[in-house]
Formats: sequence, structure tokens, C-alpha cells
Amino acid sequence: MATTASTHYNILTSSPSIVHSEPGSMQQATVYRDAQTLLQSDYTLQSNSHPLSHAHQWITALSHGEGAPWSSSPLSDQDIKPAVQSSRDELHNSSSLQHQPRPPHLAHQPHGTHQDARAWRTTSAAHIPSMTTPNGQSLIYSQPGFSVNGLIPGSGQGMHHHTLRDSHEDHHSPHLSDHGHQPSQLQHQQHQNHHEHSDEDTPTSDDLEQFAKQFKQRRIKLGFTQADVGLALGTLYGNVFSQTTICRFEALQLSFKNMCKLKPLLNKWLEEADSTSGSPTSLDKIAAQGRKRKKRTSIEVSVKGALESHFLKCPKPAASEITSLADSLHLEKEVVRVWFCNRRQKEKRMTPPGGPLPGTEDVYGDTPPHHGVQTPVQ
DNA sequence: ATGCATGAGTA
DNA sequence: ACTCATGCATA
Repeated sequence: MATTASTHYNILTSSPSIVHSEPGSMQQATVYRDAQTLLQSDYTLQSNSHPLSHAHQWITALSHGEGAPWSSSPLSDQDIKPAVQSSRDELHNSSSLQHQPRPPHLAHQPHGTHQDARAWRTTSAAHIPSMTTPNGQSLIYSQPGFSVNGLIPGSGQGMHHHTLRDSHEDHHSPHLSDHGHQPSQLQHQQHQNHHEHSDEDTPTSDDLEQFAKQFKQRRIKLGFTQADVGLALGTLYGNVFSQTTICRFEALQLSFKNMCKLKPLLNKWLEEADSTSGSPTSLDKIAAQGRKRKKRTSIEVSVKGALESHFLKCPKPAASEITSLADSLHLEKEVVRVWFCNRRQKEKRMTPPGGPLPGTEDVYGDTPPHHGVQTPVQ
């Protein structure tokens, strides 16, 4: 069986008390959640959410008939607290800056055999800052200067939220095939901002790359582990992060937007750690709440290969297709579905899998003389 | 360091 | 049902 699922994890059915009843530090999780929300949708204040819903549909899809024990755990109710979020930090950078510029001629491809969703693949070549569309407008997440420091909210950014996360070649992007007409967003705000702030304004992919590198270096020098940092962020700013996230940040394995969000936080930590070099950072850990998690399914290499093949052909298979695929591979449908989701996400990271492919035609053949980065490392 | 997973928010 | 941010568990 591919599904190693030894299926039988402690039921742990209900632990209503350990949700997040921390003695003296429980606001962390709270703020944390809020921050995220704010980032994704500026004004969309999240109302309460459904305790559990679709997330468990796959239970019924279990072919084992095992009777997933972890399914029953209606806790995680009160996630909704008064939106505190007064960190007057930023977190406002509405999404939308993650649009990847891609050559218009490739845009209309139903699902070409090549993925062009990555544009900032600047692992070694830096040229992002301004690609020009057929119109001659540079549409890049260069230095929009959104509401970060409290810019005027109506400067176009704060309200548009994400409307153009083009990068999907399915439905919503009928245009931009010939005109490459970028909707709106940071076009009109491309003036009046010339701050050399290497971390206040929107960083370029290059900036992020540089920062990540320096960050890692300093971190190690100071003797901190990725986990330490993640924890420290929690105590310092209320946003706890896992070792995984820190690791991915350092490795540029997050989306551009995500990187942008984390950068200021990590930057602050750096300053903190630097100044207090020597004193032990207060550690505070919120109890891991017991949400039953499905045992990680390990997919055989051969099966993975098959999935990869299908992905190349069709990165977004229809439900029916997933079903049949799952059937032929002897996997649960959910597993396959999730696999595709994760695979797609992977494509969107700053450092895409497979490395720099020579296939991506750089329409931006004019690398702008724009390099404000300082000394890389030591 | 990464693979598979969860969940909120969206479409 | 998907995207996106994030993390447990594991290689």
C-alpha cells in the first residue's frame, strides 16, 4: 500500500481546555491569526469561521474504512477574538504584488508543457525590477510604496486588494493575451517614491535574496537555530513561526508576497538579537493544540513520477480526472488532490523546483541598471 | 530540509 | 474546489 497510514493515532477527541488557555501569554496566537488575515485581505475582516467543514470530506473518501479517529475534534472554536492588531507595523501590504510578469505570448496557453508562472527566478540573474509590457509600462512589484508606513490608503493599493493574481491560465485572464494590459495597481503609483530604504519599501526579489542570505548568516553567527527565531518572533511580536517557515524563508522557498511579509519581522529580530547578543531570549511556547492530523502519506517514487508526468501535462486536473488518477495509482483522491495543490504552490515559490529552466523566454531582455544592494556577505 | 496536510479566505 | 500561508512529521 502506498498509504503508509498506520492509522491509529490517539483519538484525542476532545480537549476543550487546551485550546489556547495560556496562563500569561495567549495573545500570541491571537494576533498571529489576525496579522495573516489582514495581509491577505485588507479590509475583509474575518468574521467567525466554520469550525470544520470541507476539510474533512476526505474522511468519507477513505477507502480503508478505517474510520479515521482524528476526525472528531470539534474544538478550535474560538479563533475569533477582538482584532487587536495594533502593531502599526505594516501588514497592510495588500496582496496583489505577487503577480508574476509573464510574456504575453505565453499567457493564453491553456496549459502549455512549460510552466512560466515564475518570473522572479533571479537566483543568479537580477533583473526583475522592471519588465515592460507591450505598452511600455513597467509592471513590477518594484517600489510601490503601499500603505506600509501609513501611506494614503486610497493611493490605489489599499483598496484593490487582490484582483489580479494572474498566474492562472484558466479562467480569469482573458485579456493580457495581446495587449498585456495589466489591470491596475502599481502603475499609477510608480512615481513619487525614491526612498533608498532597503527594507521599508517593497523589496525586490533581489533584496529578498540578499536579506535572506544575510539573515541566515547572522542567525548562525549569533548561535540561533531556525526554531529559536521562529519562537522569538512570537515573543517579540506575537507572531510565532515554525522552524519550517524560517527555513523556507532563508531558502527563498516562499512566495514573493510571503517573503515580503516576513522580512520586516525577521529584520527586527535581527536587530534585537544583535543588540542583546548574549542574553537569552525569552522563550515562550504555546501549547501545541491537539488537532488530529492525518498520518503523512508517503508516496512511492514510482507513483510520484507518474504524478509529475501528469502535472506537466495538466497542472490543474479536474475532479474527475483526479479521481481516475487516484484510482489508477491506488491512492486516495484527497491525497492526489493535495499533491497537486502542493505541487502548484511549489511552482510559485521564489525558488522553483527544477532550477532555472532555459525555456523561459525573458521578454525583459533589458536588465535595468538598478542594483541598490550592498555587499552580499562576508 | 521537505513532503504531505490543515484551514481560512475566495471564487 | 482552489489558493495561500503555515506547520507537523519525517527523511
